[in-house]
Amino acid sequence: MTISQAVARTAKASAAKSEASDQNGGARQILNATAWLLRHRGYEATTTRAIAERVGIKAGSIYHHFPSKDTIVERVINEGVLVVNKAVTSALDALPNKATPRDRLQAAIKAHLLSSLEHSDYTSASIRAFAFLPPELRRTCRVERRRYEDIWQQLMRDASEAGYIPKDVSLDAARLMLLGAGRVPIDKIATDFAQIAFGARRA
Amino acid sequence: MTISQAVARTAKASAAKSEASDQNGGARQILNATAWLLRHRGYEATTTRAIAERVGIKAGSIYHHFPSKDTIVERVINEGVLVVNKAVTSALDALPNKATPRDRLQAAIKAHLLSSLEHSDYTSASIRAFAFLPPELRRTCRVERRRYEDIWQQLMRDASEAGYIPKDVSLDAARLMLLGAGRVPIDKIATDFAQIAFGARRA
DNA sequence: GGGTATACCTACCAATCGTTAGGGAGATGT
DNA sequence: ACATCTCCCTAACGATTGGTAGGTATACCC
Repeated sequence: MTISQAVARTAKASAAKSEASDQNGGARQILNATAWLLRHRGYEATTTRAIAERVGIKAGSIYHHFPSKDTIVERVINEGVLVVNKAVTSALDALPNKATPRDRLQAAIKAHLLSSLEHSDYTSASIRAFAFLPPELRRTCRVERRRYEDIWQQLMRDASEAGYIPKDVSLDAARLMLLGAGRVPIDKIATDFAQIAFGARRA
Repeated sequence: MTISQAVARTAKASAAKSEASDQNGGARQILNATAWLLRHRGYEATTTRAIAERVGIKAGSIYHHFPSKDTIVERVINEGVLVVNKAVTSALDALPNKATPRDRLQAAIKAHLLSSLEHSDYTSASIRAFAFLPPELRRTCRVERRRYEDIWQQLMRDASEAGYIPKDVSLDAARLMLLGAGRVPIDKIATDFAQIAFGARRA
């Protein structure tokens, strides 16, 4: 070990002890670096060596904290939707009982976007990189994702039944607007999109 | 050369001669395969060998048609926005002179989405894969992209000045809603988003 | 101070990446 | 018939990928 490495290590160790001890573990730094790379460079460009460089270690050292690259990616993606999920559900829970479906939808939108911005690397990673994950990894990540999407589906359905969204507009179009991605079903979605953004609306 | 390869080649040659001769050249097949891969698997997963396999040739043969992988990717991405650009501008040109900014915006939305669906591989590629392109390639592709984004900026500005969009809503938020991606500026965008989708609106 | 973990290192592995060199087979023009 | 052009092939190259093996230095417990 070189002298500079030793200095860096002891400095980091003492810093970790003096301040928040739960937040800056070696594993967390790796997750942060991976989240940033997934967001800005994509899955395949998120190499173990690129992760290591951002953390300030060597690639091989990653495997002391995680068994594989995909394990790290999976945790980042899932944390991304999990944190937004929590933000939205707790925002909805904080609403008074007499809140209308529209109030709930608006609160959910706000919570979703604010949380997305706060934990932007993790959340952006789960939105932007998800579509390009290797099929197997995408399947495992889809579980947590579905759990979140279901919240919106229910929200949209309530708003639709209350008359806030035109009956003939597919709810998928509206959901797509916010969450992005997803498979494209029909070209009906085009007119739906226009109607949601600028079309007639009652109440 | 094996017998089956020879058969396939002569069959393809005669087919190309009998039907449309300009559409199914070897180069076009490579572009199609690249577009599909960029859309569904992302940039890094779009390997020369994967492209070749979809076309039915070997990786090395690609270099008879294109000088490099990035040349192919660039053409696909640029064709993706070019085709939508044309669709939107011609839809706008077809509008009567007395069309309101709102009419124009709605027509543009429709043209954008319909065209996106028709040439979905190329367009989706340019939207979904763009963010993860290598920095240098992204720079060259940004030119054509900007040209298209400017159309929307003007469209939005006209609609805003005519009062269709609340004054205090950033136009970037609205544009993001349709075109996706882009860097995230402030958290004001969150409330803007909510307001666009469900907020007050006049006219 | 000895022993056990922890956290990192170097050095390598097989696989895969984009790309190139050189050759073979069919079509075309003369 | 011969040369030429087009299109594709095989075989390899250097670089880079995810991952492994084995060693080293620090920190903490007894």
